[in-house]
Amino acid sequence: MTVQLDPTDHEILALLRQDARRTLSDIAGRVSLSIAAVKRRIDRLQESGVILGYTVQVDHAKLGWGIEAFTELRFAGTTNVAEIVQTTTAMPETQAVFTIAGDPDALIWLRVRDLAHLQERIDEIRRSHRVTGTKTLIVLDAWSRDQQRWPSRGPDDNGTHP
Amino acid sequence: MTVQLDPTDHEILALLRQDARRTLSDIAGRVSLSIAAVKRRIDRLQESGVILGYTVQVDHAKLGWGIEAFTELRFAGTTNVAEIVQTTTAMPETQAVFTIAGDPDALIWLRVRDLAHLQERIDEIRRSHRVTGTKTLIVLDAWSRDQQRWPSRGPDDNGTHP
DNA sequence: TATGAAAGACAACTAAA
DNA sequence: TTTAGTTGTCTTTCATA
Repeated sequence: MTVQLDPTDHEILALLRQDARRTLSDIAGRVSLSIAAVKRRIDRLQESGVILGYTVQVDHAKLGWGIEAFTELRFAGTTNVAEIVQTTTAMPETQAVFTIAGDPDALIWLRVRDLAHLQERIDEIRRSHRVTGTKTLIVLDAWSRDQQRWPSRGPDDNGTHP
Repeated sequence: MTVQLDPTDHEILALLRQDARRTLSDIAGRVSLSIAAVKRRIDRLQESGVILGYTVQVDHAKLGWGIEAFTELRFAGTTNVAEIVQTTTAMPETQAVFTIAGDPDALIWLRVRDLAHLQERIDEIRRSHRVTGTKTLIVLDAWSRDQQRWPSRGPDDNGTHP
């Protein structure tokens, strides 16, 4: 079930995390292997499921979605959790949904244009399900370890990302 | 400061989110534009900072880091928040750090091998800073809207992901 | 099983019209 | 925007340790 990687595999993964569009020859040079060897390792990482895919990192603030928030949800005992997950993941404002052991029952990571927009979405979640309570955490700023390319905070940048 | 995109730009972004390694000709075919036009749009998205970079999606559970958690931090008023951000983002277990308006003061998204590992990290955070309280939410399962390639929950997969 | 080298296929880039 | 030519990358095959 878990996959064992050697240090070179980890090195390749780290390079791809920095920039998934590196060429094989670039990677090969950095890890001191041939292009063919690097390709085989990456293919193996994909086949074994360690690499799930490649994606683009978007600065949502630049698109006008400048507010990030986490909403904790508490449910009634009879709540259909799968249904809440389904409706919330379907919202374009939802970054991710986490079900939680204990209290709260779930955590929803939202990204919205403004606070009015945030309130709309929270109201919608509260109305459409057996939610007994919510608590929303509004993000002031965010940092990530892997994805170092998040925008540096310039004077005209409010710095709210993923 | 914010960038205006037309529907085609959004379409291209959505395609790159699904798979950042699509070729220009693949994208061009799907959005009914020439390769050159697609390249120009992507170049513009990069120059304008909408596209921050490209990264690989890794199934950390497959590497033995099967537990995800969120730890809420509360600080003393005199706390140096920048310092906490710095030390926590430096930990390999940290996925992301969010500073929060209100209570709690910060939210740390962690990924660890097991519960003992989680406790170690939380203890370390508590010890090394002016943290007045923590509350940790352990993730049972996670879903994401954008990154549809997270592992489907097979019989030998505990389904806990990024 | 993992590697390196090399040939052919493919995509990206450039420079025209 | 399209075309064509060039460059670079990817992919496959083969031989090796």
